[in-house]
Amino acid sequence: MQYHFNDIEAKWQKYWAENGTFHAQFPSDKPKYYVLDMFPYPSGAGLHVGHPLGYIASDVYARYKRLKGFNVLHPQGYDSFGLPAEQYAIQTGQHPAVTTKVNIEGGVDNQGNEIAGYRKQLDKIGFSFDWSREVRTSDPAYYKWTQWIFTLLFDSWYNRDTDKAEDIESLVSAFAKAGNQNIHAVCDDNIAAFTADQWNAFSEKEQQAILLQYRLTYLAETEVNWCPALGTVLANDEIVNGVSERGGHPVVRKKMTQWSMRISAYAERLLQGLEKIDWSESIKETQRNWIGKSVGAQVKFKIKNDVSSSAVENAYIEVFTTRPDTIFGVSFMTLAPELDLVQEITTPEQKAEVDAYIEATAKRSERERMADVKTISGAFTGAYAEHPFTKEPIPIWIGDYVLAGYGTGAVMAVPCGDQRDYDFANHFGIAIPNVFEGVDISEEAFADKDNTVIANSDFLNGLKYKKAVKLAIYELEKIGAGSGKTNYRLRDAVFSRQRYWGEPFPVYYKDGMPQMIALEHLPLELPEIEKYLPTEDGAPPLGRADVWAWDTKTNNVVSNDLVSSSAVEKSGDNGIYPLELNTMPGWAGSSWYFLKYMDNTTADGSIPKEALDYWGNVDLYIGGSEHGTGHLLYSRFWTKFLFDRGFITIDEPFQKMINQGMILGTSAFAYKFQAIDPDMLLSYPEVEMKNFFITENQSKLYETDTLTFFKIFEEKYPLFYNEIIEDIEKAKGCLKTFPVHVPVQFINASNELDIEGFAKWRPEFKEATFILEDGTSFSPSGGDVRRTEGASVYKVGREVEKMSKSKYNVVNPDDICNQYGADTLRMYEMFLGPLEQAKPWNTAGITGVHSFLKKLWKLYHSGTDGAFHVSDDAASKDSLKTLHKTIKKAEDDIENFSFNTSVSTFMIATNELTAQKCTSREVLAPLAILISPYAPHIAEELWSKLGQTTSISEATFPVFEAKHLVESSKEYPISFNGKMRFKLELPLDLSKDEIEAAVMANEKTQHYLEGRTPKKVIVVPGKIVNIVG
RNA sequence: GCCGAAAUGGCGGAAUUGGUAGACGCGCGCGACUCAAACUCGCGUUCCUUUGGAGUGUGGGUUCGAUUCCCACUUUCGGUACCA
Repeated sequence: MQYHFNDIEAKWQKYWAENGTFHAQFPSDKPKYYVLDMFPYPSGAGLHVGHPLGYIASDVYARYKRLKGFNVLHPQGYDSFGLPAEQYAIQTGQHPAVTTKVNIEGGVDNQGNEIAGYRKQLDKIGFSFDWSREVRTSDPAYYKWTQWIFTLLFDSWYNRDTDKAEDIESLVSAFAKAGNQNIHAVCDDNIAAFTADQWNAFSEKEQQAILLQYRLTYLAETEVNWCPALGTVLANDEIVNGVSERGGHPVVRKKMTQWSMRISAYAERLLQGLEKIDWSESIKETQRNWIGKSVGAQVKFKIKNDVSSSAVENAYIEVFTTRPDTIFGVSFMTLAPELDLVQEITTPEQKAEVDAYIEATAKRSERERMADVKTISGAFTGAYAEHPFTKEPIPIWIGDYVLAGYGTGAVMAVPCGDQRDYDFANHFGIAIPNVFEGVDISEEAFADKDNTVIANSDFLNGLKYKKAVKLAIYELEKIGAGSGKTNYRLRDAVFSRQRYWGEPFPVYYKDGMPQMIALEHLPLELPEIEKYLPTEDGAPPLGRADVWAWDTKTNNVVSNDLVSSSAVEKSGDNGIYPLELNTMPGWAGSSWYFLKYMDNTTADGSIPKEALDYWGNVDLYIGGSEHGTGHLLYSRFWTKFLFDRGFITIDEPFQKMINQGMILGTSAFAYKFQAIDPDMLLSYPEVEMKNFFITENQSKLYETDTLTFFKIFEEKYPLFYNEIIEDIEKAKGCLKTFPVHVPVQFINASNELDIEGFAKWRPEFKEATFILEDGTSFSPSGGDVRRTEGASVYKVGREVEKMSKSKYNVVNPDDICNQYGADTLRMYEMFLGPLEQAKPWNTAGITGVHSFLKKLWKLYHSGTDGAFHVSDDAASKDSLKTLHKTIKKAEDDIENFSFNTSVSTFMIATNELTAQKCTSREVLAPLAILISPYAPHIAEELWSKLGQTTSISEATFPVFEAKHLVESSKEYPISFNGKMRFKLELPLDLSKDEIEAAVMANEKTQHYLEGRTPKKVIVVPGKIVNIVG
């Protein structure tokens, strides 16, 4: 009987779906295990073979855990809001909800493109997902709760005293009782002090304005990339070389009022939490750097009125520094050009220069400013600050290497101790005072803290780094010019997007102040609009909605016309207010989705506490490391917040995480040989030179040995050859090879091109001439010599690139499933290489895994005419050894997520058992279980043929027994000076001395020693013998 | 620029704690089966100037012994705060 994988796979996929085989149980007596994949974004391009890599890995692990007796939750869903759907909507005029649905469920879009749909594609691969718990972020029933979490954040503040988020009501009552002076909150800087009496006397609007400075989500002015021509804000990766990717319009930095999340409140806990989760050290390090804790001092520098002519009085510049020990080395200050303070302090004489510089800076992206260390630029404001100790004037500059969003947006420049300050000072001719003892700073700054001894610094002289820092802070505090401070690089997260396809904010504006819509009136659904673009006056797309106002009396969305023009005044207030026009960012819905999977049984979509408590957090999370500082940080933030507010009992969402590497495409190239400029060929009047394809080798030959290359043309194209050969250099100047991407479907396992197929795909190459490997030529139009049997071939060149449509290297998993089966696809993806590494896909290699599955099938079908045959006879010693060796290795590998090596192990086991002619049930039944997480369909089929009536997923993972692997002797490698020369079989129970004696007595040892006496013999029993000398 | 990761035959990769470099698979070569092809099976396959020598991105170091540990560098990939 043949291995009919298509039938087998369809049969079992149907069985699993119909029987709910993989539905997680609740309640359950079993221990739980929660395996989750990072949320897929359902793009219109569909799945390529790179996408399922992580899903297969997590599926293998989930199935393994089931065999190990766990109640496994392994859900899947879609992060279905996002920019690509919106851009597709803008391009094609379709509602993103429609295209998103098609992308998930399949269908035909209005361009006539047939879309298979994510779900069908995933189903074909045979995942053990519990689809009954599917989640879509763009589903109002889901985003209702995203909106609710937002309102909860709005109604919360962070109390430093209890070190957690609390209900805003506790803050309000504290204010009413005692004002804000004894409140230790994470809040905006520079909040004015007020007493209880003052608070109680404030108007509601004033109170709301103050509370907004404490809330965990708040409105603030933030810098964005504004593209005036497109009337919208752009993401950094929508900007290429300072202009918009679409249309190439200029982009400037602009301030906008945006919703922000006070994630900075959680900086320390996000940092500490890393210690108790099992993630790769590298991604934890990425988050540590992102949070960027640094300990130092906040220092105030008074701005000198008498020196600058500015009108500012009693103004300070506050800086954060990690090196207060070098405070006597300050020779200038640098401010971020976009700070408001710059305008205030700049002297009239410097105004023109400063304004010009600010304008130039607005055109540069933040990333550009950080990355570019070569160009040094800045401008002098004309103003001076006063050194807190020496009272000397310090010139105040602006420079784009200082970013407004980091720290206070100002630095005290110590050129002798910081290279960027040093370069800046050098460039503008500013003094570089040396405050280090015995250090030469004539060439570069000295940043080594460990070897610092301070000099020229008054009371700090002679002190080392640590002591000097301590003393400097002490002295600063004494004169009221600063204090010790811990700073975090982590900035509050901007939460507004000027887009359509995202969650609407449950927010309306009364009297200009934001108000939340209560949970019972949610979800606030996205309004219909006719175009998904910003409005003409630059408002976000929701500004196009006519029905987008909130009636607080009926709690409904109503027409904008009803908003009273005098709504700001109490007298004309009809209770109808405008709604927020921004939407939430992509990370909103994905910051809590792992909780929603825990239950889908309630009518209102809430999650019962029992389910939250039972499932706890995700035990294993698999996804890409590119989410390191986005999704993975924001989810941790929301989890800690929901923990603080008592909704969940875990404060880390993902206990263990594995980051799978990207699967790259192997692009194929044909080399078009043609004139750089067709006109140049006129110098060869009798030659028509078009559409020649040469091979990769010939292309190389052309570069290195042009003469030999042209010999190819000598016989067949004498005219051309004669023309060319007259002046090789001239020919070389006008003829060149151009690599052309060839779709990988036209390439076989030996890199040979299906020329006819290629010419059919690109008809303009029908008449082209392909010079083959042996120099003969072929044209697909048939005008030339047909390729006959034994004729040469055209081999493409190959290069590894990102898998993408435009590179024609995309491989669709559906095609692989049809041709080889899902089990082969699953195994091959695992076999490719270590899960965590990036690796190229090459369909050619898949035959190895496929024939392994055929061999496995045969192992169970050794009867006449390939009939299923398994005996109840006792297994041979060898077969038991093979089995138990495989159990051990398979289990170790799976626990270490080393899936590629376990596939090899199965191959070795199958080869060995085939050679042993093993037919014993005792061996073949456990073997099927071992393989079932990887190749579940074939395993189920074999399992049922073995007479089982339940799914193999209900079986128990075989138990390893060491007794089958006991060895009595070892083939020792005998090395001389570390080089292995020969092997010697010796009993394992020999002592060190006995081994040495046996080795030295061996005649081969004497041969390799060539008469020398060994200086030393290293014997490691059970491992190796090394003879030195 | 900064942060993180990777580099081993023609290719994907293996070597779990410093102990036989190249498991397993692809490709390639030879052979069997076949009228023939495909499939399948068997054998071989790191390189070289082959009684031997070299070899895990480059250059150094530690060690009896280094793909593995240390130092310096090169290249490629990911992230860099509005792609997801």
